Amino acid sequence: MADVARVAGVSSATVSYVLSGKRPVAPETRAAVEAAIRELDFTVNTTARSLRTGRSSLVALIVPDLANPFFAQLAAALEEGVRGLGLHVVVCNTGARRDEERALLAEAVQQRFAGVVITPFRLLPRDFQPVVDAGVPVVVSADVPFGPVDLISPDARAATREALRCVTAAGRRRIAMIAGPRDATGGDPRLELLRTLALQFGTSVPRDLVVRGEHTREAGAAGFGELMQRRYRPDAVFCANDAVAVGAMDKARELGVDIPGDVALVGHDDAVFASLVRPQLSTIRYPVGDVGRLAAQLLRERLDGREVRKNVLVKAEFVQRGSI
Amino acid sequence: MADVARVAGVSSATVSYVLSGKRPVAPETRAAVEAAIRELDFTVNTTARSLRTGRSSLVALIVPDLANPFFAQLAAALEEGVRGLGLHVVVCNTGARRDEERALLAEAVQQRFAGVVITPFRLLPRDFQPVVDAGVPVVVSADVPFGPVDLISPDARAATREALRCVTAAGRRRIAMIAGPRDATGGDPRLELLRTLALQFGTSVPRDLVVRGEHTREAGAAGFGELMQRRYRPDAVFCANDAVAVGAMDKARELGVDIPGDVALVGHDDAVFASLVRPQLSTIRYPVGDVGRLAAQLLRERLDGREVRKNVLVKAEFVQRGSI
DNA sequence: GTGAAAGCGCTAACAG
DNA sequence: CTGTTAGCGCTTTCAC
Repeated sequence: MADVARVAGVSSATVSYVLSGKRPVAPETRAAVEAAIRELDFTVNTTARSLRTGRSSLVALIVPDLANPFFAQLAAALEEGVRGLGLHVVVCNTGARRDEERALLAEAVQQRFAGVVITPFRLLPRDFQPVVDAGVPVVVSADVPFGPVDLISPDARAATREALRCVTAAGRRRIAMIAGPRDATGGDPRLELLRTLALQFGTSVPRDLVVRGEHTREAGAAGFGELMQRRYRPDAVFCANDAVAVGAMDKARELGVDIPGDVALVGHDDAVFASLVRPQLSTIRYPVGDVGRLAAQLLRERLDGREVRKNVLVKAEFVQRGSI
Repeated sequence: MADVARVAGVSSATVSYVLSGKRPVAPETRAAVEAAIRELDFTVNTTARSLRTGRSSLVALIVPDLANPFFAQLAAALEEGVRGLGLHVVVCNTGARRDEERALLAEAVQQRFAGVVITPFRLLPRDFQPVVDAGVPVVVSADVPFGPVDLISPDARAATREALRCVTAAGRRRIAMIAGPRDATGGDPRLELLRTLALQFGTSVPRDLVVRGEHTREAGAAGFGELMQRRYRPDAVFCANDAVAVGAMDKARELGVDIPGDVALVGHDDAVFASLVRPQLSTIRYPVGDVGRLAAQLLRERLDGREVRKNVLVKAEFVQRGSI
């Protein structure tokens, strides 16, 4: 920047102001600076900028499992969304462990990240307080309102209702769910929503048809196995996410349970593989591309100083395929 | 750090040396500093460190398509591998475009990244020279040696041979390949290898049974469609990667071509979905977890100043499933 | 409309 | 074995 200033015959302060636009610069001065910048192929040193401003140009994406295609898509969308803002996405895997989640959040504060986008899995609302107090913008992608942060959550009511309509229209009444762990962040809104809506269709999700596990394929297989040992087997199984549903399919095949003949299966998310398995997986799609873009936008608003806290709903959609 | 120094009753230089271990510190001094660090809950400001040392703590992961589960797994493995080194992974998507690849590489230099891990798609060897000259360690994950950088590549010879053995043992002789684009980095070693080995099995991959496209599901579908219009249809199709193979399956189903009855299908990579599709996809597995870990290790060696350039081979493995 | 200069927090000479 | 200090490249007051 000093070099640019010299070539342009101005002070480095002026170069800085040309770059930031934070105070008016005479047209000819600006032109000279821009020419010098091009001539020297100059780019600002973001490290120095960060040190000076106390704000890095990094956005942390904190997720339970980056290898899950759903989160991979989120990462891709977020990266695309923040690229134009001169920010970079740092990926952080928590393995769904609260201590990791907390450690990563703390690090985001210590390193003065420009923002955090997180899908919490075992965090408690109070874990966010330090981050918010430190002035680091946080966007949470989760099912339910959650601490003093911007939130992006799915409006899955209509989609879940539609799923139930299809399931019950086929005469199924014994609705089960392979839900997330009991200590997951925000309880289990997907289960609660399902239960609430089931009543509207004259059925229910009885306690002994709810099994729990991590959001993984293995846990899905285990959960499905459990359900098949129930005295009265379910004829429809909703799953916490698509990875779980795929695990359930694995187990169904192993046990000789026909899907959808014996049991209808519904996932959540619409991860890429939902349309690849056979039968194809019916699922409640959470438009992850939109989430990534929205997160980038919310971050930008915060960084621009607009402090309005937002809860943004994105419409989930029931995608009916062969598993139902 | 000044605070820590004050509490510990030493200079900030000493605190720095305790942290870095770059010069001996008396045990009692060290103890005092460590106590002060704990008391104040101090962590170093990596931004300041980076500015001073001229090296950021960021590793860029540059890939064609982060939403591809294969690269997502790579990201997860790399992140895990570098976390212990105090580094962060910044993900960068190129969309397989050379200009993006070059821009991202240039940025890694300008921002003085600690390292770059890249799967080039359309880069030329000379594109790396500036990065190497700038002293930024580069690890390339690709099929063939490639410029003055550390390389991790699959040894796919045995696996490909085994795949061909299975295919030809079933009496198939009309071998086709849906390959990558002609202008892809490094040509098309997977195709070349297949051709070479095919001769050993008394067959070949004739020119008119090679079609080309991007490494995407859509391109796979298009490629398979093309092949099915050939005067003499292939009875076995190798694909540049698993996404392409899945696209081929899509098209096969659409056209009523039975897999593996009419056509055997073999992918590359063993991305998560290979075992999900039906029939399951036979594929030449490239152990991506190992690649991520190895990349982290090579980076560490470079950062420790060990300058030996390395070409590391990781063994690919033929995974036989239902598509063959 | 522009410039001079302080200082962000750290590391690494250099000096003792 | 430890301390003093310059300075990394930038932003931003303060002064003109």
